[in-house]
Amino acid sequence: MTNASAILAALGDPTRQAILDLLLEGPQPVGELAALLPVSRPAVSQHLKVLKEVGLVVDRQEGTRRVYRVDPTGLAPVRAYLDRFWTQAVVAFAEYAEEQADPPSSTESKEKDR
Amino acid sequence: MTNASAILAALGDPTRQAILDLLLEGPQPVGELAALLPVSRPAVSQHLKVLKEVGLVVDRQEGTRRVYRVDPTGLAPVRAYLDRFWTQAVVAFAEYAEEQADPPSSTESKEKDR
DNA sequence: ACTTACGGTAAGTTATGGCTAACGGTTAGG
DNA sequence: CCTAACCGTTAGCCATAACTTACCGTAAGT
Repeated sequence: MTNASAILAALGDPTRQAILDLLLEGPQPVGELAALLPVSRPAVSQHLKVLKEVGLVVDRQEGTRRVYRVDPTGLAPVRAYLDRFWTQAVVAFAEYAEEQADPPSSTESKEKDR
Repeated sequence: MTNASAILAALGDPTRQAILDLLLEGPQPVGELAALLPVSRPAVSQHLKVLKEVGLVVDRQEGTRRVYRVDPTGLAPVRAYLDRFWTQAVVAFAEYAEEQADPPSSTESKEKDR
C-alpha cells in the first residue's frame, strides 16, 4: 500500500506538486515537463522517480520518449489515511468537548461557564 | 485557507506525522509528547509551531502547561485539494484511455493493438 | 518572595534533499 | 552503421530545515 507517509512526503515538495499539476492536464514526456518548469531536465527525472516509487504516476515508453501520467489509484492510500485522520480528530474533539461541558468529578462551580 | 501546499509540506515531515498520530489519541502537553518521541522538547515545540501555523493543531493554556490538540477543520483544505486532484486524475485517465481505444485521426494500423 | 515546573525562542551545528553538470544507454531515422 | 533525439543515473555542490544546547519568561506551589 506504499505507506501513506511516503506519499505525503512526496507531495510535500512544491516542484513535485507542480509536476503533478502539469500531468493533470494530460500525459506528457519528460522534456515537455522540464520545458514548462524552472528546473533542469534531470531534476524532473529525479522527481518523477520519486513520484513513481510511491505510485502517484506511471510511465510508458513511446518511441524514444517516455510519457508520464498520473495514476488515480495512487492517491487512494492518502485519501484513506486522511479519512481515518479526520474521523479520529473529530472523535478526539468530541471527547474533549464533552469533558469540558460535563466535568465528571471535579469542582463543579469553580470557574464560570459564561 | 492556509494554502493546501503548505499543509502538505507540513504533513511531509515524519516527526510531525508522529506528533499528529500521538495527538489523535487525545490532547497532550508538550512535555508529554517529547517524552514519547525520540527528539528533544524544543524540537517538538518547533514542530508544533509549524503545525499550528498551517492550522492542523490548536493549543490551550492549562495552568503551567500548554495542551495541544488536532483541529479537524484544519484538514479541510487538503481534503478539498486531493478531491480535486482525484477527479482531475480520473478525467485525465479517461481521456487517455479513450484516445488509446479510439484513435481519432492518426495512422490507424501503424502499430499493432494487441 | 523564592522555588520549581513547563515551555517558547535564539543561536549554532548537522544532515537531508534538491539542483546542476557530465556521462552513458536506448531508440528511431537516414 | 552512424547520427541525433530523448532520458535515466551519478557525483558533487549548496541551501534549507531539523535538531540540540542554552537562555528567558510565566504560572503555580510553599
